[in-house]
Amino acid sequence: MSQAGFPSTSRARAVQPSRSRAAQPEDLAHIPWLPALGADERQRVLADLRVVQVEAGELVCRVGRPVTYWFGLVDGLLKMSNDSAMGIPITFTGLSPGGWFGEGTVLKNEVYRYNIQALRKSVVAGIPAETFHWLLGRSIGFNRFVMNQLNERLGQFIAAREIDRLNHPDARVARSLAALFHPVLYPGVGEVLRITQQELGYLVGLSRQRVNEALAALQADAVIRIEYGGVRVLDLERLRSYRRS
DNA sequence: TCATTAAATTGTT
DNA sequence: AACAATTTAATGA
Repeated sequence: MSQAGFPSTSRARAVQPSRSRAAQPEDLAHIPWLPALGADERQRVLADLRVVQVEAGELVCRVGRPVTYWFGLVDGLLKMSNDSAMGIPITFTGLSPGGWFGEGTVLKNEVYRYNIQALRKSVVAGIPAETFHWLLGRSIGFNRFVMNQLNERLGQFIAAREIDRLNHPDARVARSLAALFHPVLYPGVGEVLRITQQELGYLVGLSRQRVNEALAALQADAVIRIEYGGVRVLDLERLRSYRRS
């Protein structure tokens, strides 16, 4: 199964530079650790905070770049992957609004080991590594958030192992889709998850053909609807608990 | 705005 | 893996 490098995932076309804008009040409302800070701490954060609009397909941070920011997703959907140049081991994780990432690498002051790519048009915020460290040594509430974040990540990791153990391909595709949806806390069904079958194949570790087949089965069960460049979730509950029919 | 062309994605074998 | 069919995005009149 030669994976012939990593197929430039979805539409990684060169997009014009992201529009950086000042942080809006509604952005701040989506930063979960902000309320945990004291007034003076918050003041510094607001001064250092940067907010960026990224288009679908844009890379937020690239493997190997030195760490400068601790990032958080304000709105949209991001995909985290470790497709290096060799690109055999591939792990994917969906990132939800309110989720912050990169603390591991920021803590150790290493280079990024992951690519973060926007699956949809998204709003990403970030604070400089120095500010991150400053908060870490100062605010208990902030530490609590980071700890919670790490714990959550561990939970996702374990869930991923569990999905790995599922032998039925259809079920694996279904559960992985549900896992991508979960963090997003969708208000209702009928949402389109913009991800290609090729990407899904890498996500679950199956061939594109098999994914296509699995999706067809899921569609036949009226759990999802296949659309060009994505799938529409019709029944999230059944998707979560899908097993072979 | 519409038609044409290129590229991306899907459906099948 | 290869191929055809379909959909979308880009381009220029």
